[in-house]
Amino acid sequence: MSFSDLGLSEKVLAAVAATGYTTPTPIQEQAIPHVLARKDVLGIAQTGTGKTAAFVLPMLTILEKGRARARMPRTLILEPTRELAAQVKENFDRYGAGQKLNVALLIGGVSFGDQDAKLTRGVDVLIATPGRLLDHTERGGLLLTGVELLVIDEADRMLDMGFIPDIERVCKLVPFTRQTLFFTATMPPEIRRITETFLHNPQKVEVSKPATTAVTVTQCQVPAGREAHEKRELLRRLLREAKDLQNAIIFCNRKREVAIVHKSLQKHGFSVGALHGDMDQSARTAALEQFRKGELPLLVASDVAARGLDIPEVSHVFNFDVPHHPDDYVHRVGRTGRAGRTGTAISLVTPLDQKSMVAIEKLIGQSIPRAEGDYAVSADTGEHSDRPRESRGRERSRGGRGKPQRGGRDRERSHEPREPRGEARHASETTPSAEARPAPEARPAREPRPPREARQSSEPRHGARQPANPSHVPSIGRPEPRRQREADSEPGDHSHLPAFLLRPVRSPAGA
DNA sequence: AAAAAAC
Repeated sequence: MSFSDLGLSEKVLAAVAATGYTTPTPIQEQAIPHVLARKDVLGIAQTGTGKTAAFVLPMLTILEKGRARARMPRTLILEPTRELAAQVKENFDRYGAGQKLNVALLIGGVSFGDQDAKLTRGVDVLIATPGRLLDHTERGGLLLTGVELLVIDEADRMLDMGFIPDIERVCKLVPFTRQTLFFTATMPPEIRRITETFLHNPQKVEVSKPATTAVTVTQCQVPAGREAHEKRELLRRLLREAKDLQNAIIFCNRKREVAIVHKSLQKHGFSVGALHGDMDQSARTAALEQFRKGELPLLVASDVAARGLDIPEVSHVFNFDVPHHPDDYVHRVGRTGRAGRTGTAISLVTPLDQKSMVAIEKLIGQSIPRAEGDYAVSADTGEHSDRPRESRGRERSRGGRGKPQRGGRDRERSHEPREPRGEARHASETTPSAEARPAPEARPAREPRPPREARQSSEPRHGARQPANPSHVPSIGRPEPRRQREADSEPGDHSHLPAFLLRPVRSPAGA
């Protein structure tokens, strides 16, 4: 099967060929003919399956005929986050380079006037997040009565984020006769309900990836102290000692924590950016762009970066916080080990996170071994006392997550004196000095990766659930007396860091 | 236990 069998126009085929793709992914193969036949499509597909091109390519073919009128876009694509919307626009720019197409991006955090001017000129493709889109319609600068094709992307995530009422409003503004493409990764009851009202006789296209992590990803958990400064210290150590680290995303559960960890790593000399929803849009875009280009090897992020964002070739994912919902673990870890490449996912696990880890192991159907090292329970033997774990369960239900929760304030722990904000404890908050450490298997990080047996070759795509191979568990240094680690380098001394992880002299301010 | 999205 090749792209030329799907009914796409010559121009689009040429654009696809120019990017080097030759074979459509399953979702593309199934969805594109239906889209071109102007059918409604219900696509059940995770990110990373080629879903975006599955609607972008046929839309480009459809849009070759006809022209846009002022303030009346011909097609509309709804995305849950600004970054995803921007990414879809990049797809139109890439594959639509050969045609005169007006593509507008309506997202928050950027100039309203520029967007309005663009709408006035007439757009073929409007890509939007719900808030800004409705803002434009309410001000009268935008008419949705000319929309021939509506795409609702990442619908289940929109549900999680409380966007469904907005989506329903938008659906009342577009013509009843439009074509609708609806994509979701899961089918909770609320999503099933809205597909029945939004879609007319939809063609169902399902390419559900298993609720599991890629077999090429080496996963491990590192026991961590429950205090945040202990975790930051452990993170620095893990970063220094990580094997084959090219670039990494460090996930935190809270935006505040993202900011703190980012600042802390910067202070300790790491070249690191940050990404979360409270940053202003230019900082978000800049951080993502620098990370993509490789200018920043490290990115501290909230779950805004967990799903959908196209960040190629991440070698490591760190869960600074264990996610509370197992699905989020799968999405985070899915940032590495893509397209059959190897990757490493390391989770810092406090005693409070044990329950979450059990739920994660149950969902992915494998136990996640503990890393060896002085934080491990059984460091000497390398045996993992708690495996194999019973791990057959596989329910994908996200029951109870349907309603957005608002107003949850962070609770401060009060039984102990607070650590001063922003890392004022360097003298006692420690990491091992370079000399004290046994310079373990820390290769220079740019060195090519050692060959790994091609484990993925004969694996079934679905439900690969063999336990992780203990021989691939990264060793986190050798056990050493806790005392020794008290003598950390000063925050200013970065001589022990791999050069590419170092902050450049004229460092771009992060968040 | 959170994050995300409009001004």
